[in-house]
Amino acid sequence: MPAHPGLSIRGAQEEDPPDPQLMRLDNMLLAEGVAGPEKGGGSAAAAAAAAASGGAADNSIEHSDYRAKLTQIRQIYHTELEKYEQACNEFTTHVMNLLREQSRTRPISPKEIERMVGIIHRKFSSIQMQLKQSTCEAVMILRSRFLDARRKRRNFSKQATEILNEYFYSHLSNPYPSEEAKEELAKKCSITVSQVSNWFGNKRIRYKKNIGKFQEEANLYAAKTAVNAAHAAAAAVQNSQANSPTTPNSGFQMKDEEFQLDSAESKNTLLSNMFTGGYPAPCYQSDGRIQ
DNA sequence: GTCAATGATTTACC
DNA sequence: GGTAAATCATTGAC
Repeated sequence: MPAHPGLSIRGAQEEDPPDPQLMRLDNMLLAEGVAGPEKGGGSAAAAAAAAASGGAADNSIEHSDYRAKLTQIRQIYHTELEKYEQACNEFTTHVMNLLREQSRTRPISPKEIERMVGIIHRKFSSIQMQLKQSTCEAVMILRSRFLDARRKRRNFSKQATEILNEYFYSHLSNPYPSEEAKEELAKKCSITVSQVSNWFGNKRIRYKKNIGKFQEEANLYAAKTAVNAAHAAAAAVQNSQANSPTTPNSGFQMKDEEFQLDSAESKNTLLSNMFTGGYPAPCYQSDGRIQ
């Protein structure tokens, strides 16, 4: 920019009071890693997305997808911002040149120049604000897509479901795993503890609602557990270790309440299984409590 | 495309 | 804070 006494655009730029809305937008863009220095494509936001989705390791593809899209937004934002700044400077220079031309034919006060530059900058600021606003919106949409866990729900692996079902049906009298048991199950199933809690919450309520429907499944897992128990017993006999007698489960109880086996058929089958060996024996914890 | 199954979330309760 | 119950949203079989 050519030096010209009294014709500087700096003054007007610095006198503008900070717009609170613009500051909010700037802060958000900074926090999301769109504005400011490159932070690995908004790794903070990606980490937030990971935390919100349960932290499972199975969504690394989604994360890289998220980062890629955020980088895209960042690139577009910076390109557009540069374009606006360049256009603003060019236009200001152009106006300054015109004023300089005019100053040959009429006196132009510094105040008038300042006013003109101010008008130009305000106009470009409002355009910049629109750009920042739409960038924020794009980031919000992107985040909502990746943060909404329901959108990227994945069914658990067959093995994980088997492990959970085995535990559920072998603890049918009290299907409330302790915190330690939940952690153990989570580890075995490669899911989070809260996912284990969710699974048991869903299972308990769905089992209770329709015991008949789950009868086949219950029998299947009961048989499975019985086979496992038989193998364990055989191993124990081999080791000449006497087993203490077990007591059959008294029935499914919801928390603090006797669980109603409202289907007589279900109850009969379950009871029949319990006493014919098809139904699993209660599982004792290390402290002797029935789980 | 439909529909049942299923994982996640929300709300209310204790 | 943990759970029951209702509900939402996606998946997967058909």
